[in-house]
Amino acid sequence: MIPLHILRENPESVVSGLAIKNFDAKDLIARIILLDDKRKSTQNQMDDGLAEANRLAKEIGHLFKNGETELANQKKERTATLKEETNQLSVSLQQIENELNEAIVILPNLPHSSVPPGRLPTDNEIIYSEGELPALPENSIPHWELATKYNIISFELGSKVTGAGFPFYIGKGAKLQRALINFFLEEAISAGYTEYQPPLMVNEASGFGTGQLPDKEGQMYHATADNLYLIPTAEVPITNLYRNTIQKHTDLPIKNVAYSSCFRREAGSYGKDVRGLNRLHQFDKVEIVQVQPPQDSYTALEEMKNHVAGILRKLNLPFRILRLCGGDMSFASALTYDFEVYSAAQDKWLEVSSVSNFESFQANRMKLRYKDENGKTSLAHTLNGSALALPRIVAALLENNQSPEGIHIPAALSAFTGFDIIS
RNA sequence: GGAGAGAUGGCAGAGUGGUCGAUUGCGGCGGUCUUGAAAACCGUUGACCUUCACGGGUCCGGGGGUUCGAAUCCCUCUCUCUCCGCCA
Repeated sequence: MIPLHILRENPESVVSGLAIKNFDAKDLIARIILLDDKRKSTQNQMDDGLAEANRLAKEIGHLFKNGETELANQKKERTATLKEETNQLSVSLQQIENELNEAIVILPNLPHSSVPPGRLPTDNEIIYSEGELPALPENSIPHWELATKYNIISFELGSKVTGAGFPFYIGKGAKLQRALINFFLEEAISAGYTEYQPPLMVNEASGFGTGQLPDKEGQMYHATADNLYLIPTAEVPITNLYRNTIQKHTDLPIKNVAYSSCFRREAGSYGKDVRGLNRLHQFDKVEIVQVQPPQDSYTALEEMKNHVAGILRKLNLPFRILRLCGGDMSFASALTYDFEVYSAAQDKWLEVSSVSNFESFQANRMKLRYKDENGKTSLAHTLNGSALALPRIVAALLENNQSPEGIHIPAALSAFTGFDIIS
């Protein structure tokens, strides 16, 4: 949610900012300002009425106490009409506020000044790349075939028991999952993050707080009997920990890490993008989340970017970092870096991490504030990033490290798996 | 799932229809005293909307109702605790 005062003070720059995200905000902002004017004048009227009613109620109390019943009853008549008026005003105020809120909530976040314009993934800016693209042996195969060959992942059994996109991991495949989770968690913990193990379901208010609702309603699994949503990422519970709070400046920065399963309906996905581990309905991810005072949030974003790069380096995976263009960024983000690793057998780059600064967008939705050194209360900034999502890392590890003897496990991981080859 | 009790400011905890946004204690902040600190004493200390300001309004778990007037009475939802049942 973009703070209202920004829309009021500088509507033109909001319009041009959102144009970078290919969002035409002109009419909507005009409407929001109009509604806000209406809100103010209605509230002023109502407040005047309430002020008079409060005064009268006190007077009536005194009159009754002094036995001046007749005069008191006279005054009561006035309160009746006042009540009628203020009730009506409060109903229309409620309506106006709802309309205003519905309008303001559909505005995406403003992009950072460094965000390039564009609509397509090809408009993203490659800002860094590292590592040699592996030269694979002649008869190398994609990960979904390796999975069957070594019996470490079964997509068929997953389809049978649940449905497409819910694989089983078996034997060394399962252990590889556990090892990656532990490796990622330990990396984050030694970088100063506190580990949380979150609930896998959240309520509606939490879905709204991080921006999944109402924007991505159809992308989450919804347990309707209890009105709970399966989390699409640990970002949702971990950021909502701070919904409706005022942090002391001495409590910032907050740096949390959480492992969780993630659930995504992925409605509308199809074709070879969903082959094997490329796109799943349930997958595992280690997520890092930070809450920062505004002046430090971009330094924190760089730090998170370096953290993710460090992990990929230890896994020996060739990767590149993209600065997402306006059209490819998420609704809530101000600046997003995507990490892609090279999958040799598929000959393509796979997105394995997305690191974003949301500035005050999520904080404003969930009323996450902090008190600075001078006691002034203002919105904090929130950030998060995957560090990392497992499936495509597994895909790249399997494909890039295949050999006639089997699949070699990078040294940094074999400490966690207890084996260094899958054969 | 059944029965009962409860939810008040950062925390603890008063307040059961009328100057209550709320007594008090702790904590926080500022000051006096001190070389400094502690103690003691004095002062100060919630959020939100609105206003240039003075001021006005809203908030005692959420929502609704009764009343001229609600933290206080009624309904409802959520959550917490105790007991019973079931259970990893």
